[in-house]
Amino acid sequence: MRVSTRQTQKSNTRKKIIETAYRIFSEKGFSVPTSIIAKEAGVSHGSIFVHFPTLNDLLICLLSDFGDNMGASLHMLAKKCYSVENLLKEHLNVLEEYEAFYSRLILEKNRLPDEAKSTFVIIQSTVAFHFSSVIDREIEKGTVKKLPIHILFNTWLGLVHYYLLNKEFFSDSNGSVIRRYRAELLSTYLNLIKKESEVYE
Amino acid sequence: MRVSTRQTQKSNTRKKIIETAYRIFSEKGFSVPTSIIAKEAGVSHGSIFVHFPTLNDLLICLLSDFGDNMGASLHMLAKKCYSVENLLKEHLNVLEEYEAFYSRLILEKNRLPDEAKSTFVIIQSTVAFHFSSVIDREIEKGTVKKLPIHILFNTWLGLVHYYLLNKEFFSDSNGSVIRRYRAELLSTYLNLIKKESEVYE
DNA sequence: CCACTCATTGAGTTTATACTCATTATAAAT
DNA sequence: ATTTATAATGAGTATAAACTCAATGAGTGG
Repeated sequence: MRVSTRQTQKSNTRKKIIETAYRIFSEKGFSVPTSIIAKEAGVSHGSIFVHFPTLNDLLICLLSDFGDNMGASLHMLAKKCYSVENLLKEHLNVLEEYEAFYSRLILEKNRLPDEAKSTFVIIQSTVAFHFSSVIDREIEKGTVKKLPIHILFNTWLGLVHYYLLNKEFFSDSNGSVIRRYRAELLSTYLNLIKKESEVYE
Repeated sequence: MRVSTRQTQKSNTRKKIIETAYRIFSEKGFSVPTSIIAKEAGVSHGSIFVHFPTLNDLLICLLSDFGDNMGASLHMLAKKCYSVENLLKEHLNVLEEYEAFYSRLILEKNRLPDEAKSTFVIIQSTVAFHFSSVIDREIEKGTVKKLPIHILFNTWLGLVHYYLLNKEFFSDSNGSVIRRYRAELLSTYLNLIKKESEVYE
C-alpha cells in the first residue's frame, strides 16, 4: 500500500519538530520553552504534544537518536586506530562534529530525564572500550606509562570536558573549542602519558 | 550605642536564611524553591524577601560569602606548600571541606547569576596562582616535565572536576568523592607530570 | 458528492514558584 | 501609658511554561 499524503504530512511535522528542537537546544540549551520550538519549527504549539505526549518524551527521543548517531561515529572511527595518538585525534574529530549538542548534554545532564544518563554512559563506554584496547597495547609495548587505564581515560575525558564546559573562558562563544585547542590538548596529553623516550612533538 | 533587640532579631533571621539556604542548596541544588528554604529555616516565606529583594540577591550573597571563605582557605594553605605534591594535597583538602557546595557551583554555574562566574574565577585564579609558582619552580629544578603551565593546571582541574561532576558514577551519593579517590587522583597525576627519574609511589 | 477520519490548531487550563502588601505584634521613643 | 517604627507574616498576585481539547479543515473511501 502506498504512503498516504497524511502519513507523510505527519512524519514531516514530526521531523520538523525533532530537527528544530535539536538545533535550538544545541544553540541555547534545554530550557528553551516548547512554545519557541513550535514557532521556530513553523508548527502549532499543540502539535508538539500530539507527537510527544510530554516534553520528556521529546528529550528522550532526541537523546536516544543522538546517542545512536554519535555512538555509530565512534565505532566506525575507532576501527582505523592503531595508536593512541590516532585514536585521540579521531575522538576529537567526533567530538567536534557533535560539539554543540554534546556540550549541552554534559552541561545540563542533571536537568534532563534519567535516559540522558544512559546516553552519556553509552557514549563514554564506547570511547572507553577503544581507548582501553589501544592503550593496553601501548603499555605492553612500553610506549605508554604503566598506570591504571581507567584513570588515564578519566584524565583525558576530564581535560576535554573542562574545555567544553568552560567554553566561555577559552574562546568566543560561536567558535569550536575543540578545533581551537585540539593540537594543544593532544600534544600535552600525549607528552604526559608517553614514556620519556617516546616524547611527542 | 548598644545593639537593640530588634537588630539582633533581624540579623538572626538573616543568618538563619543564609545558613539554611547554604545547607539546602548544597544538598539538593539551587532549584529548591524559596518556600522550602523558608520552611526549613523556620521563618515565613515573606521574610526571605524582606532580607533579599530577589532570589538572585540571596544567591549572590551566598556565592560571594562562599568565594571569600574558600578563597581564604586556599590562600592560607598555599603558604605551607613547597612541593607540587603538597600543594595538590592541600588543594584536595580544601575541596573536600567545601565539596558539597562547590560541586553544585560547578554543576549549575550557568543557571546562576553572572556573579557565580566571578566567584568561580576568583577561586580558580587563586589556585592557579599558587599552582603556577610551585610548578614553575619544579620545572626549573627539572623534577616536572616542561609543558605549558596553564594546560597542566587545566588537566589537574579537569580531572578533579570530572570526579565531582560525575559523583554518581564514582561513589554512593552521600560520601565524599574527593576523600574516596584522593590517593588515586594524586598518584596518577604526579606520575604523569613528573619526569621518569622522579616517579611518585 | 458525501460521510468519515485524523492531523493540526491555538485559545484556554493547570501548576509551580517568585514576589507583594495589608495586617500583626512588639520593641523603641516620647 | 501612648504613640511610633519596624520586623515578621502568609494569603494573595503575577508570570511563565507545560499541557488540554473542542473546533477546523483537508485527505480518504465509498
